[in-house]
Amino acid sequence: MPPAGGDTLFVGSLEKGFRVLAAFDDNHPTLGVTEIAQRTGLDKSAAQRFSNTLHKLGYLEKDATTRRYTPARKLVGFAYTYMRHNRLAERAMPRLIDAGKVHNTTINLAEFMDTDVIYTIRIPQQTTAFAATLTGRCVPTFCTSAGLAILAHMPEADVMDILKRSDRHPYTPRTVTDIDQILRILERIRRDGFCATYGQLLPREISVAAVVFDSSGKVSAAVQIPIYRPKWTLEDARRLLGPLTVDTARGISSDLVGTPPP
Amino acid sequence: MPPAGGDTLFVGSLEKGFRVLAAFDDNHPTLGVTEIAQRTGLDKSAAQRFSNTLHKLGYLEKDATTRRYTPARKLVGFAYTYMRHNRLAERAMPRLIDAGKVHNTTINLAEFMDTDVIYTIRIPQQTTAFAATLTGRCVPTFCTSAGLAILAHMPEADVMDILKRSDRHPYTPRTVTDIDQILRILERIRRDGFCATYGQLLPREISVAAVVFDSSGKVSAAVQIPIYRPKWTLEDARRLLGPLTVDTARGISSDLVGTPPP
DNA sequence: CGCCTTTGTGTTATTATTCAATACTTCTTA
DNA sequence: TAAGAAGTATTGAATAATAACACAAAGGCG
Repeated sequence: MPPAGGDTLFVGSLEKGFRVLAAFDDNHPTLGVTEIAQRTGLDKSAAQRFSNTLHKLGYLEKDATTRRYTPARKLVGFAYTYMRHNRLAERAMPRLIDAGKVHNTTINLAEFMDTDVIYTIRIPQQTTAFAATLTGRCVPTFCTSAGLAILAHMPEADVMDILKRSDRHPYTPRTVTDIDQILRILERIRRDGFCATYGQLLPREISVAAVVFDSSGKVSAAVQIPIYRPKWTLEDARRLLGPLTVDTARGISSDLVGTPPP
Repeated sequence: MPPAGGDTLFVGSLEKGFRVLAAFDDNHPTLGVTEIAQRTGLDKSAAQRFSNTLHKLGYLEKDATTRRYTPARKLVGFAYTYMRHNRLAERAMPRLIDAGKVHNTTINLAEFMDTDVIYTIRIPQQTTAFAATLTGRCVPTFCTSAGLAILAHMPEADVMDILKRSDRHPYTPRTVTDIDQILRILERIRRDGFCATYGQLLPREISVAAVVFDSSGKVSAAVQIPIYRPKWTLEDARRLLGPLTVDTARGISSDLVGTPPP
């Protein structure tokens, strides 16, 4: 009998394995088999088999005494698997390094991933929140400057689709969750050429972003700079960092022209 | 009937899925199902099912016209899964940022992973080889300064075991592959307190590294700085960067004391 | 331009592999 | 120290993965 899902080419075991990895999130650094079972919806046996397998493969550490599992170093290798042949990132890297030095600010490359945006390059210049210096972090598209900047350059139908599928809950008291209000923000981004937000995801965080166009003229990434009040004001950010992100993003875009996929 | 391998708790399908991801390496940015089958040792059907599954899960892109697969952005997220609760990296980050500015050099954190060492933090200061700016890159322990520095602080039996299991082939004409010669290098590292190599993995690359001790006094990581001839000489590197890596690493180590795992 | 090779897709019966139930062991804590 | 919870190990049953095959589509070559 074929699998229930209808797709005979879908290997369910593989999905379950990834579900186990996904069980380790910001609030769950380590898990025992019972917790893994709870969090993944697998039964205890399955949780046992999959965590054991991931351990043998080197993707989960296992504490010999507590018998609890933790994500392992080897997972970082997957980032390299993707980034190694990422032409966008390759062109962006030197320009980001230079741009970060202009005002001694952290600068990031964020790539579009549907309702989320994922940071693929981060060049930290000063200590902020540790998580904010890490590659691979996903943030919601609807309330981050990188995400909004990208939305502002996408077809309206796609934008509505993404906004509707987003879990638009307020991360701070200032988070804009209303679709009409978001659409108005997108208009302003198109006028300004960049996006500047304040306190959308984190209190006191100002975030400025401008989009990168790939060789086919499509938008799928943004250059983003985070800074913080009271050290910076929104006005200074718009005046100094807006043009900086725009120039950097434009430079990357022009580097990408005429380098079509192989 | 139980699986052949002897381990009834090992899910083979999961391993096969990861084998498919591993098929994408430095020399294989995109693969078709036939190539995947060849490179993984799976038959064509299996290659088809696993690549399809990975595609549905969002870990492989599929080009609509060529039907070839490519690693997807979502893979970068696994790096975050590991790094998020990496206390070592958390303490290292601010110190690395500061240390990189001293001589305006790229600076990295490399973590031990048996015969390889994996870069988990990279703070680039100038454009060099793109791959050398990427998190998740693995390099051989036996011929890199970070790896050698770590070996120099491990029990001799472990060292021999690792060296013997390493594929010690010469990456450059200068690569030291002879075990006795490597052991002599390790002695010098213990005397100096840091490791400085020239042209071991890449021609013209000078690499300086010093080890970090975790809260239990064990060694599992190194602070590493790469620079290049002719801009730098090995003597300058030893004189200026040796102490810098040592101080940085020592600072991180002391930050880790008294912060045992939760 | 049409033939031939190569590569990707879809379907099937077969059975090996995963599964879930259960018993056992170890650790925690009251 | 006993009770309970969490992790481990075993096993028969059957599901879900398999491998072989047939089909379709693309690419190369004369």
